Amino acid sequence: MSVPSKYDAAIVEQKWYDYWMKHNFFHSTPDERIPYTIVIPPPNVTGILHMGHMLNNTIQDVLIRRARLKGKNACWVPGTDHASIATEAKVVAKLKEKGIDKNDLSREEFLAYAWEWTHEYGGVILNQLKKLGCSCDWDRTKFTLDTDMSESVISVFIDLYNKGLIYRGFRMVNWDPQAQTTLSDEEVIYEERQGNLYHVTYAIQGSDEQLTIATTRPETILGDSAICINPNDNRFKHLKGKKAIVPICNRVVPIIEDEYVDIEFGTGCLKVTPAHDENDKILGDKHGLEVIDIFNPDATLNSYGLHYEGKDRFVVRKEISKELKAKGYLVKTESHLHKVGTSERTKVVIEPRLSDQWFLKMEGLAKPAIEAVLDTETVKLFPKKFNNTYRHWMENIRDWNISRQLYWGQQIPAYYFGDGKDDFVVADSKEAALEMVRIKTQNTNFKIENLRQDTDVLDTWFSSWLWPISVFDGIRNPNNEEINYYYPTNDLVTGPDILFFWVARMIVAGFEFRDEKPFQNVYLTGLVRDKERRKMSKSLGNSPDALKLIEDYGADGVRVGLLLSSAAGNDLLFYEALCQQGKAFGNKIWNAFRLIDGWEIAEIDQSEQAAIALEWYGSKFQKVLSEIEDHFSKYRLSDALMAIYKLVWDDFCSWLLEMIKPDYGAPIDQKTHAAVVLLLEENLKILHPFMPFLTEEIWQFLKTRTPDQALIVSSWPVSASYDTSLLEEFHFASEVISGIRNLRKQKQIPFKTTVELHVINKASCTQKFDGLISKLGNISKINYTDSSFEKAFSFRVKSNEYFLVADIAIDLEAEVAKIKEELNYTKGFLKSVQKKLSNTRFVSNAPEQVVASEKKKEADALAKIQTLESSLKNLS
RNA sequence: GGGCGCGUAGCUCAGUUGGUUCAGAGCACCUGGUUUACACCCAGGGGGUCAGGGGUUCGAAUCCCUUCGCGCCCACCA
Repeated sequence: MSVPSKYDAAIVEQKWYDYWMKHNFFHSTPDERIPYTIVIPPPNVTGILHMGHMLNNTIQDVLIRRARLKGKNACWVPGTDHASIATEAKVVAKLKEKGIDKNDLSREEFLAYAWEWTHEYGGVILNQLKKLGCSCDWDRTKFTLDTDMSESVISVFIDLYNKGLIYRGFRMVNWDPQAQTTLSDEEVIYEERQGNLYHVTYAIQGSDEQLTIATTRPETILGDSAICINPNDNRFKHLKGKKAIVPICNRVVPIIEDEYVDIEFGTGCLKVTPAHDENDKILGDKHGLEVIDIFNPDATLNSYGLHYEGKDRFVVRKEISKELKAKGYLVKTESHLHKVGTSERTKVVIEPRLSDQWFLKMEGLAKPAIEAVLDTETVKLFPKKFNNTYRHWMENIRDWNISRQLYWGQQIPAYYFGDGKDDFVVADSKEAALEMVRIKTQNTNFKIENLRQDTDVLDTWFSSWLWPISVFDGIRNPNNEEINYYYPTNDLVTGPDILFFWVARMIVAGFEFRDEKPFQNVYLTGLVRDKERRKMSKSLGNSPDALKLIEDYGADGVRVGLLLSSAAGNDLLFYEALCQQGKAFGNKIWNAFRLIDGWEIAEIDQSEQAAIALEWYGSKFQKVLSEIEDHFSKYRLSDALMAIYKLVWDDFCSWLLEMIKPDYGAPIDQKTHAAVVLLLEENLKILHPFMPFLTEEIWQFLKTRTPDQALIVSSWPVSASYDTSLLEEFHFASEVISGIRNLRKQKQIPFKTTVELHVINKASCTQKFDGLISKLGNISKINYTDSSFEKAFSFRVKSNEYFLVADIAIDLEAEVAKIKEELNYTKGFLKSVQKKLSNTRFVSNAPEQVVASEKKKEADALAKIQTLESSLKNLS
């Protein structure tokens, strides 16, 4: 097959993905090898690929492909999340378009629509991941609402209930009036909003006196059941024991005293509305106040709202403030900046609401999870700075509200048999519940049709916290081969925004249900932002089309673009030029391959130069390989990629290939060719995790291989020691070559003009690289000499002096000026070094090696000055 | 209000325990170069008071204090 001159990513990528799939290279089953496991953070089943997914999954694919090359049994489990509130909201919206109201549907009817939707859009995102090159074990694809997954969730609920950790409580919870469900504390986002502080006057019963309270929510005065003052506040001493009259509804409420009230804030008087504020609820409980709920579930006012009944809370806020003002109750309105809780999903303002919900006690469960991260480091977070955030949350953890007033999710397995507070049982089926009820009530005739299952479903995170266990069926079947083999998993890659939602809870679940961490390392990616640091969002329209990017730059190009500048935990400022850089890198490698592939091979002897060049690159490769290993061990993927980028581009292409390149039209010797192909293959291996498609394409071109010799399942290069002095010698030689090129440019000596080079070898360098210097500098001859040349351009490397002899007029003055400048600089440098060395405190306090290095600097400078001065003498 | 983190070249960032791989990388920029793998390229180059100030030290981008600016997380001040 001939090698095309242009690399066509679209064709190549499809070809190799199909090939890998066909040969089952992504599939894993337990065997004698060491497992390496990643479970994907399951994207929302109806979601589409965005930049965050691209980054996240590229990182996972890099890790999994590298592990595979390292001989591990690599298993990446993919799947999707049912995302109860998000998906349900989408389905409700879609039904609305069709003119169907969710409230008109039965649970079963609604779920039928939801499943239809899921089947239509579900998994789209997984196919998009394939385009990215993700080497997931697709046979293992899981969905959090799969029967087995749901069974695990239910069994965990029952277990925790039986342990006394799950309870039902009437509490103040976060209510989302749009989705009409409760939310956990973590799902509430506090946003700073400009609001008003309304000063409202209440009359005192049986007197002409008044008092003024300050509130941000005047609409809730209709639910007031007390006024509270601070007992230490002398201004209000006379009000003790009296009663106040709530404006508009004219309710008579007690004036209570509590030190909770901040004397400094507002007017020092607080209205107490136990139904609509968590603190007021606490005050209410303490002082035995009435709870008056004035809202409907959609946050319109109910009959307590009097003439505002049926109107939305924000409409009422405006209208009631007008009415209060008209009637003289509103004495002042001042602007007030405060934090407002909003729903993470629907963005609407959260309403604190009292209702019956299910809670999970977290404090005890959190203990082993705290230890594992902070004490024993059984689980490591990357970057480590997230340990603090984790600690703070875990040590102040609150009970988790796990019930949601939705249909889309696992229905809570609690069955009610009466109207009493405790008239329910928790069981995994209605039949089992019936048995329990009959025993509990000692009524053997209790009828199954009189059992009512709780209508709530569980929080989505209550299923995803089991993900690393349940994908291997480790809850239902705790001793199965797979869970024992793959669990605990190795790395988890996700965003810090779900550190609490998901990561922390998985660690909790791991220890509770497996007595073992769920994963070893957590790589927390940054957020993908645009160049102006704004979050990528649909509404801003700044989020590029992920698939379009892949089309334009190839998956490899996009992967490299994303990874080039995304250190763990750092936000990634994305712009398309990054992908262009990735694509250009691919182009570079492709052409390097074409060069090598295009050489005519002949049975001739290997040149000494080629042998040295190859030897050097062998050492260079090993040096960089060890750096790469180090970067990977610290999850510094960007640094690892950059190291490879420079190795391939600079060292392999710009140096090695130029050094071994035969003259135009001439053939290359077999030995060099074989060696360079081998080196190219080593490059491809370390590059494969980042650019899987391009590397596989070149790999397969290089040799005719059987499928089991595919690059994806080849082996990572073996680390070996390397010759550091050889690398140093090369470095010196490269500076000589740069010196020659620099002079050529400055003096406009065309590269094609051959020149002679004369060297005063004061630094006594080896002449090992002279042949390569000649080749890359187009030097006809290198002469070693003791004396300077007048009719030549010169430059110096360390204390060596080089003269370029060409048939071109020399500007003597310019040469002298250049040397004088260099001399000046070096003398200044020497002075500073000698000053340091003459400081007795430096010499006596600094470590030996530091002093020694300063002395070497001094010697080098002296040698260089000598060189410069003798040149100057010769020229003048 | 509490906690954490950051400020190094035009941009994005490296810089381990203070000292030769300490002022670096990639991109961008400037100059020159195209029959000979690649202009998605080659070669060369300029550019930073390491946010400001003070301190410790023989020596500070690195440690301490302080000012300014930015980001994130948590928290019930109506």
